[in-house]
Amino acid sequence: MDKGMDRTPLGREFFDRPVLEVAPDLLGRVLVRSTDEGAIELRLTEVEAYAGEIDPGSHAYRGRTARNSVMFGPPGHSYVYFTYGMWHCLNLVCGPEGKASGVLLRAGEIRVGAEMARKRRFSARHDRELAKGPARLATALDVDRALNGVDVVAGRRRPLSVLQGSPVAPDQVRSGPRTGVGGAGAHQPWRFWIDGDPTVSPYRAHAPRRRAT
DNA sequence: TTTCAGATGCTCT
DNA sequence: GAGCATCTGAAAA
Repeated sequence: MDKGMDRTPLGREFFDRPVLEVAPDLLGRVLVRSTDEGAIELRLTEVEAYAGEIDPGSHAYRGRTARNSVMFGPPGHSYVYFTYGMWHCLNLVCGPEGKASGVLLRAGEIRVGAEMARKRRFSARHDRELAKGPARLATALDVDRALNGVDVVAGRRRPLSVLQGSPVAPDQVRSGPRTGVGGAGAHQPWRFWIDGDPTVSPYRAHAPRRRAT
């Protein structure tokens, strides 16, 4: 355990800021997932910002739908969606209400509850692979759409919350653009990660997939 | 070690 | 009906 770790939960005001301020600030914070079996704590090492209005890669870019309606709501809530027919991804809604922006939690380091995470991620060979990638992170933390729209900053016994954690020095934070995004904001660095951290998911250039014959 | 293609079903056009 | 904010296991080098 980290002796210098601050266990104060983050408040609503933390999330009620522009997404590009919140995203890098989430690095080094500790996400707590509480279940009946116990708690899993995860130090965030990689995140990605999604700004609904100007980001062509965002689910909310084309307006409100049944799926993304949580992103249009107040900050400090979780947004969970199902993708590729198999996986869930966990986001935290931020920015002023109505802005439809959020931060995708891409990777992290399990600090507490690794045994529970290993049960769900039995194929992981090393602990650093337990939450290396957004779908793996959601799997390790037992996150599914039942957690969509959960308030992470208020209420007793909430299943998800975020602690202050241990801050990351600014020179440790790296950022870069997403691939395959054009239009407004194409040069905006949407991804943020902790430099050299072994739990950061590997960069993969976007490659067109060949059709099956 | 890196690269590749298949799996899978929800969501929007 | 096409595309998707991905992962995994197998195979090559």
